[in-house]
This record gives sequence, C-alpha cells and structure tokens, in this order.
Amino acid sequence: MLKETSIHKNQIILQTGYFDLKQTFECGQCFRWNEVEQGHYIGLVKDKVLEMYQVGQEISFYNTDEKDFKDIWVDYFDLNRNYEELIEEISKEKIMKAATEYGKGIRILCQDEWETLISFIISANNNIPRIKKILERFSKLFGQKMCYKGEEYYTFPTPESLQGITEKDLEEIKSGYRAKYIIDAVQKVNESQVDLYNLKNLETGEARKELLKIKGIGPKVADCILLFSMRKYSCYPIDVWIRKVTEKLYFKRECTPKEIQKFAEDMWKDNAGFAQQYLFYYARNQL
DNA sequence: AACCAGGTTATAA
DNA sequence: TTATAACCTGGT
Repeated sequence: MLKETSIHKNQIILQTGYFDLKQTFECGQCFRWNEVEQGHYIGLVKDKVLEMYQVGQEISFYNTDEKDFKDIWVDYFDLNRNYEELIEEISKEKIMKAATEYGKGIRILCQDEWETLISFIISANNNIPRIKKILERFSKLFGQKMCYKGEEYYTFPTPESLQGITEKDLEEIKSGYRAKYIIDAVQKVNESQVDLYNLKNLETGEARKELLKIKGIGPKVADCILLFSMRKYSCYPIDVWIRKVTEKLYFKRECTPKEIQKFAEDMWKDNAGFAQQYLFYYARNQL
C-alpha cells in the first residue's frame, strides 16, 4: 500500500493509488473534515489538527510528524490494508465492479468510538448539512479549543467532559429530540453500562447488542459505529440509500432489511462493510 | 403549507 | 415478530 513515503520537515508525502481525499471524506462515514479548496482538507482527529493536500496520486500530510504518522494516521486511514486486493476480492460481478471503479479512492477510516457514536445518533432522520452543523456547535460548546493558522478548531467532547449535562445545556446545538439520546449515551458510557472502548474486542454480535442498549441507537446506527470505529467490516449498515440500491441493482424488487442483511453476508462475508461503502457512494452520486 | 432528510421509539396488530 | 405514526429542525 505505501508505495513510497517521504518525510520532510513539516510534511509527509504518500505516493499511492486507492486513496482519494474527496471520496474518503465525502462518502458519508465522517462529518468533521472540511474541504478548504479542491484537494485540500483540514480535519481534527483526537487532539490533532491535520491538514492534507492531494495532487494526483500524491497525498501530503501537514502539521504532523513521523511519530504521529506511525501512531495515529496509519491506523486512522487504514494505510496497511491493500485496497487493490480488497477491491479485486469483492468485485466478482459487474455491479460491484462498477461501484468500486467509481469509488476506488474510498478508504474506511478508523475513527474514535465516542465521536462516531454521537455523530450517527445525530444522523438519524436528518440531512448531512444539518448533521455537520450540529456536530460543529456541539464541539464548539463542549470541546477544547485548538488554534491553527489563525483559525479555531475544537476537539470532540469526551464522555467525561459531558458528565451531568442536561437537555437544556444541549438546546443551543439544536439537535432536537436527539438531545435526550446524547444524554442517555453520556450516562451509560460514564457509568460503564456500556464499556464503549472495549467493544472492539468483543465479537461483532455482542458489541452490537451492547450498543443497542443506548437510546437512539438502532440497527443502522449500531452498524455504522461498528464499521466506522471498531473495524467490524462484516457490518452492512442499511439506510434508505443502501436499501434502494440493493433492491434496484441486485434484487430487482422490494425486500426486507432482513433479506438484504443475509444477502450481503452471503455475498461479501467479512468484507460486506467495504461493499456497503462503495455501493452507498455509487448510489448517492450515480443513481 | 406540506414534505423531506444516513432512523428510532413507542404502540398496536 | 412485523407494521405505522410521531418526531426537532431547517430547507424547499
């Protein structure tokens, strides 16, 4: 995967295919990366402001160093996986072949569990611009301020920092009825009713069962959390788009989530989550 | 004004 | 177990 990595003073350069910033950041798995201009993104991960550029197959990391690259970014961007091989493996038929051809620069990020949990609770019955705004206000209100090049960025608030918040405290982020779900999540995580940061070590079904204890987390949101923050790549989150595209392209009829679930499992096994992302991106932009 | 947007919850068949 | 209505908010 890492064809060539070179390290300069403030810049790490990656030569690689199968990594496109736009596709990776805008395929719907994350909400806090912003495009400054074409091929230029700034995001905040943990307590790091990372600036990235892409020109052709060359991707540059700024405001970071070799240590963080090894300790954080390789893991976060899933850089040790061979996506060429992966795509080859799941693209046995022409539909997935078309989807992977269209979105071959997508990588599934390994994001923070708590941030992913809150983000996808907020995503329910909502639209992307508003999800991003709510998360922005949430971070600004409760997160820690970071400055970079004269701009302010905010870390994602930890569960501990949110201990004791009320619906009234959350009014100004305008998350609507989802506020009480956020509060339930804070409580259950802080009281270890859900051992969030250990779930990745559990079997997928067990981890899902734990997530479902939190109000506002149903099957779709749980699968997103498992897939985007815990490397549970067998999960195939079924939202309206995936349902539509799976019905239209594969079943050619209406079907139940249960049928779709089984289909994805049989078809792509432990790589169903990757297939889901390629299909989702393909469906949203091409259908 | 009515409807929709990355679903979930609460109720009822 | 599966089906349906209601749901904050902001945009069209």
